[in-house]
Amino acid sequence: MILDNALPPGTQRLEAELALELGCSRTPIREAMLRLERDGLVAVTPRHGMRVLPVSLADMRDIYDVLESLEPKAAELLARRGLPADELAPLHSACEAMEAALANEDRPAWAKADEAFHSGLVDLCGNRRLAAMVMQVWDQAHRARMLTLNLRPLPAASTAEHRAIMVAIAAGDGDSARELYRLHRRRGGTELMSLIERSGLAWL
Amino acid sequence: MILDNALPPGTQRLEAELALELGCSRTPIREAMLRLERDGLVAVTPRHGMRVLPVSLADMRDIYDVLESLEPKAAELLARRGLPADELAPLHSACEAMEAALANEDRPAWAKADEAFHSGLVDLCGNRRLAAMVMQVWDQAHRARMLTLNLRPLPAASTAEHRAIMVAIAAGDGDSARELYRLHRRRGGTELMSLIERSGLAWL
DNA sequence: GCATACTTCAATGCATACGTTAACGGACGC
DNA sequence: GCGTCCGTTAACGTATGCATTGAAGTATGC
Repeated sequence: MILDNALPPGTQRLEAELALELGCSRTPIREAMLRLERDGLVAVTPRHGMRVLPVSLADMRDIYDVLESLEPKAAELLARRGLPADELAPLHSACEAMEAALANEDRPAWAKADEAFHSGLVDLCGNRRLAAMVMQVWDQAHRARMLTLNLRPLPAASTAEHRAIMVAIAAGDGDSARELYRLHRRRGGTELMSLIERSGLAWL
Repeated sequence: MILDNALPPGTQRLEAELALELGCSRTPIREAMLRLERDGLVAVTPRHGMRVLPVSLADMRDIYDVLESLEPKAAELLARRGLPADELAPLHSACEAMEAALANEDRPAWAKADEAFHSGLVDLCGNRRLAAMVMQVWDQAHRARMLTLNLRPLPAASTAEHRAIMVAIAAGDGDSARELYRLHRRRGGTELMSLIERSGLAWL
């Protein structure tokens, strides 16, 4: 519900309210709230329930700093694993889906393929902790990506960068994969950041 | 209890057992178990309770890959913040405590100061998410550090490296801080790894 | 009129209760 | 004797109950 913006940032909900809304008791609601708090999506303040956290521009900067640190490492690790081609199939198909979506100017499909590429990459890198951490901050930035999806120019550069990273990984070239990914992430980050600034969306 | 090895790796405990042991009901135990599971310290398997996860050599490699990605970034961010000297006091005193402990050959005190330095650094870097992630994997490696503390030579090199990082941060030199930290982390990681291998401690 | 102390009450954190489910042991068939 | 099916039971997931706590509103004194 939070990722789909059914509970927009700033929303406050008490345990009992959500229990009633979702037709269960307070116990599972409570467990979910504690988990969402640890995942950084909500703040739980006793007596006031949980509040869906807005994501500020500063938060986005923090998130992108984490992604810029972790994801290139994941690309490097994956390249060095030297997996057979068939195990890289998820990345291949994500690349192709991205290129098809770009040709059709279908932004939602592009975003979905982008997500598949990134989650596929960290899933395959062999480091579960790293993968979980990337997915955690990735989810936190989900709303921002969705909001800016239609504001940005068609992601032609980004699509090509994914393909280049894919090639480096398939070739087992860890250094290239890492550096290409770092550049990709940095360009995407600054682009998103300036887009947010220009559009006056200080809070997402 | 897990960090202090009061519940050694491999230990299995049911919710009800721990509730009895700790003198409370299942509810808070359950909440703690779910949190520890998310933190990667235990595995919860229905009908078998939680199991304290051992940390394998491969896990240590994963952990150090994460640390090597995140901590240098934290050092860079902190250096670029250009904090006044008094706000860097925790790092200064950690450095001094480390040097004193080294002179006294007091390994436990050294480990404590080392921990203070690293947690102080990520705390001050200004990126809460990054800090939380570092502390999470840091805790996972806690047992391994404690077990190897007395097996390694006196950490003279490490102590000097901390001081150098400290100087770079105080000077506001982000690039140096990042690279010095990366080298520090990499050297420490390979040292720990080979120590574990040599000592035959495949599981910690 | 404003600040302070008190009262009230709602939300929480934990304890307990209950129905469901799957793991273990025994019985039965082969 | 071995494999399979079934019953028992213990552990869990969720529901509910209860005491505690702190926030909001009210009354009182200055």
